[in-house]
Order: sequence, then C-alpha cells, then structure tokens
Amino acid sequence: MMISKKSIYGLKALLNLARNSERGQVLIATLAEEERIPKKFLEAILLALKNGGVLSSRIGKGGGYSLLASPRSLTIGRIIRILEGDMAPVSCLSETEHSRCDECDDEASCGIRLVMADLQQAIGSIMDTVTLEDMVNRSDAAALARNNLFDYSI
Amino acid sequence: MMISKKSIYGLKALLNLARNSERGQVLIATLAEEERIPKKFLEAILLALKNGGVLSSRIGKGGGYSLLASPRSLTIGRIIRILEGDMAPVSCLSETEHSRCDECDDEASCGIRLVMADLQQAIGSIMDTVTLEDMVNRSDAAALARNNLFDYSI
DNA sequence: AATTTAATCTATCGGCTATATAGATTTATG
DNA sequence: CATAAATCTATATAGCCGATAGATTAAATT
Repeated sequence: MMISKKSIYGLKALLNLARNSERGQVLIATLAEEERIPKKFLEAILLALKNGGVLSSRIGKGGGYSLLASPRSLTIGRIIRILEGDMAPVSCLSETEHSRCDECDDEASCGIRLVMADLQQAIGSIMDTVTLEDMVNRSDAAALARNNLFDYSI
Repeated sequence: MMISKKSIYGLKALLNLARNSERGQVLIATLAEEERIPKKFLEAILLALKNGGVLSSRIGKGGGYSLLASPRSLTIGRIIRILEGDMAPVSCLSETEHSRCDECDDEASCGIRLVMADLQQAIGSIMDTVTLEDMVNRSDAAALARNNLFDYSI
C-alpha cells in the first residue's frame, strides 16, 4: 500500500526542476545533492522518466536533464505510472497487463474486486488531477502560512 | 501500491464466514479448501484477525472460527489495518508509528506529503465505510445482474 | 484417563523486489 | 583530443512476502 522510494525520489527531482525552470539543463549530481538522493539510484530514475517522455536529456559538457512536459500539465499519476508501473490495488485491475485473478471464479461478481475498483477510481481521480504545479503551489502556500504564524507568534 | 495476498485471503475468509453465519464454528481447513487458500498461511491470518478482535475461535472438537463482529459493522478498513498494518501511502503519514520523514526538512510544507494526505483521506473514506455486508450485497447484485443478462441473451 | 480433534506456537525457507553501488561505455562540447 | 556528462551493464544486500513443516496446547468425547 505504500509508494516506493523510487517514486518519491522521482517526484522530488521533478519538483526541483519545476521550481528552477530558469536553470535549463540540470546535472544528475546537482539534483542528487540538493534533494539528498543517492546519485546512482537517481540516474536510473531519471532515465526511466526520460523514456516515459517526461524529461529530456543532453549528454556531454553543458548537458543534464530538463522537464519536457510543462509542470501545469504533468500529473502525479503519470509520473507514478512510469516509475511504479501501475496504480491498481489488486492485480486483476491492472491497467497494463490484464492478469486475471487466479483464484476467483467470476471476476464480475467478486466483492473484493468491486470495492477495489472503487478505490482505484478514487485514487485515479486524485493522481490524474494533481499536477506538479499544484504541488509546488500548495507547498508554497503551506510554507507561507507557517511563516506568517511564526511571525505573529513571536 | 498493491494490497497483499494476506489481506485478500483474509477478506475472502471473512466473506465466507459472513455468508454462512448459520454454520457456527468453521474449521480452518474448510475455509482453506473452499476459498483455495494455503492452509498454513491461512492459520496465521486468522490468528491475526482473532488478535485484532474480529474473530473468535474455539479449540478442540467442534471448534473452529466464527465472526466476532457483525458483518454490518465490520469495515474493510479495519480488516486491512489488522493484516497490512497501515494504509498510509507514505511512511510519514503512518497512523501507528509516526516515523517522520528522514529527507524532508519541513513536513508541513512538503508538497508530496500534502497530496498523499489527500490520497490517504480518499482511501480511508472508502475503506472505513464499506462493510463486509456491503461487499456481500454488491457481489450478489452483480451475480444476479449477470445471470439475468445471461437468461435473456439465450 | 485416553483419545481425538483442532487451534496455536516456533522455526524455517526460497524467491522476489526494493534500494543501492561500481565500473565501463557512449555521446557531445570546446 | 580532452573533458564532461549521460547511459549501460552488472552486481550486491537486505528485507519482506508467501508458503511450509513439525511440535505443542487446549478442549471435547468416549
């Protein structure tokens, strides 16, 4: 039921890029350091995101990674699907490989599947709606609110 | 992001018990066979559910397991929490152990955490609402609809 | 008391996946 | 050509998931 570190790291890196669009190409090493992510691990993650069409990269001097999609159109769901593979709570609801349930005779009337389909729907309605930009904005708003509180409390 | 087999097995066993309330005490072996669950594995699951206050058991001849809570009041969320431990999408949102996030400076303004909190809320609003009885009813309704369709299509 | 039944406890195991690291290679820049 | 940086290949380690085996305890029946 938990999101992997891979996805968290990926999200952090993307959020960093979204926040610093003026920097152009950013080095893996820079992202790794700023977000405290194991560099080698981040390599694989960014590569996957590139293959997923979310990032572009340039090799060699002056190279690095940059966002391909706009933060306003890039949903967290798309990112998680690339890194996690799927967001189905049970395998018989997988969007990619329809691996049918070994154990249940009739999928259509499986009570568990029915509930899980609702759950999948609820998850999707958040994940496929919230964008990178939304996350940045919400984060900024929260930080601001916190600072204001801090100012007055002293 | 997926629910473990442990939870699926547990749910199936509980649904079986909910459907056959007239049987009284039911053997692990019976549940294992009817639901095609590895018996030894099911043992541990039922034991956990008993310790979670959901089942009662009787040892010895004529013994077995039976539901302690009523199917109408037993939510799927409660079951999953017992078997899965938690339903938090990220560890820093865990309900049990508040394991604070290693890597993020300020939890309150972490964009990822903010979205995941919404997700957790959405998940909970389903899981803590749907009961065993609901699942049985929905399953029956789906099976009925399917059979009717079948009747007319011939 | 003896026997049978069935849950409970203890221990273990293979395999898979998540996380992480190392080194070699390719591609581009100047 | 030298340098910089991504990319590829390979590996390691740990931990957890799913599953199994055997011994033990508790209750019921005879």
